[in-house]
Amino acid sequence: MARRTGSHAEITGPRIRAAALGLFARSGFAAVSMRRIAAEVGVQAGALYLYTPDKETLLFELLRSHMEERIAADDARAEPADPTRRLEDFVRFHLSHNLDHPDAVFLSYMELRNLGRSNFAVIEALRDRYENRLQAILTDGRSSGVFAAADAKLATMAIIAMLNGVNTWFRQTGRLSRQGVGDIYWDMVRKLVAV
Amino acid sequence: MARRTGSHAEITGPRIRAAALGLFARSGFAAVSMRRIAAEVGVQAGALYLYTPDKETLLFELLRSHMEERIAADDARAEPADPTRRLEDFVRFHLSHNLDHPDAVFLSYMELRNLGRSNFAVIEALRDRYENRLQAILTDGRSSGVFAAADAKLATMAIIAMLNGVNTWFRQTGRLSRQGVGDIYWDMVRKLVAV
DNA sequence: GCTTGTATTGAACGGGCGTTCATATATTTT
DNA sequence: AAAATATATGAACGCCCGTTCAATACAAGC
Repeated sequence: MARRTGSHAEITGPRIRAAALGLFARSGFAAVSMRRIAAEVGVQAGALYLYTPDKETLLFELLRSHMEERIAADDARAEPADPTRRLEDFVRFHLSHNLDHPDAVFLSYMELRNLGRSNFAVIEALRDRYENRLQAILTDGRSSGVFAAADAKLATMAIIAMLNGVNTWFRQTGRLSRQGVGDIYWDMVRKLVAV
Repeated sequence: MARRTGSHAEITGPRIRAAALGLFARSGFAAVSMRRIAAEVGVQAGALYLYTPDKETLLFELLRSHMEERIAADDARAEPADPTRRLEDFVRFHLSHNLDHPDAVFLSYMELRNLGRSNFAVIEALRDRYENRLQAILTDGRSSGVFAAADAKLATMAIIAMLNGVNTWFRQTGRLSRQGVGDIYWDMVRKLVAV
């Protein structure tokens, strides 16, 4: 056997990335073999190398595309002028995007150490670019006296960390809806930055 | 060669655990081999099995002892009656303990998935026991009207996540001292639960 | 100083790893 | 229909894995 009927790069490529994303998130990058990913796709291990030069790049591309899609989605939002409303929108967007991409979010925080120096720097820069948007909201709001003067950098870190924590416990079937979680977290964030 | 001069279980045992803790935190459980740990200690791989039945148990014991030490340290604190003061003490204790044990904290959140069902359950129970102490502080404070009625469970998760986030960026050499970080985070937590 | 028990070696086991490549089949282009 | 190209196989490469165990060197107790 060699090429199989119906085989297409546009189909196999995404399936490989989807399988890798799920397996990396479930078992960890180092614990997942290329053969395991290939098996999930229904292909031999060698075929993966038509789609990635190596295993690390496969992880890197998952993280990079996730961060770029997130930034693009954030760009696509209309930003209100009111600082409080701007912050609320960011909080709800971040929570919503996190819950829509739990595996990628998980990988973004757990598997960065498996990247080489330069790949790591790329992801870190994208993450900083994204998180700086929250920091800008906080510093702007402080300038106009709407938010309190707590250290903006630390407030950014604190808010991101507390929002990201939701992914560790939220279950669609639980007692709280997404909307309900968003409401409660927005209330906490609002108070955290209040004057 | 076999037994080496000066070799003692009381020395080798702790050195193995220390080496494993550092390596697991730096590279991840799955990426660290028993041979690598042994090399760090200056011993052959086989010798590790005098101290642990297997690799997973080595990780498990690191996590278990960390959580038990944390709970013991928390028990040793004198708890004030005033709810606000009680919360402040917890926040400062948690931050301080986290910064004293960065590797163990890191492992506790990153490598739980490498434990089997029953080992996982043990660690999870210890973590719940600890986190429930914060939740009790919040519910008690709410009963006495000192804290606002935000969902106590979610507030607990939010506070723990935001405090744990500090370990990802805090450096002893940075612009902020531990005390300074503690002050700022306590201020944010205080406001987050305020009426 | 001899015996007993402890701590360790070093080799071996079976198996899985990431990656490469000659080969082969399926599809697309001519 | 033939040629060119895209997509895959499957075997092989050298290497590292967790774990076991007989053999052995040291330490402690008598």
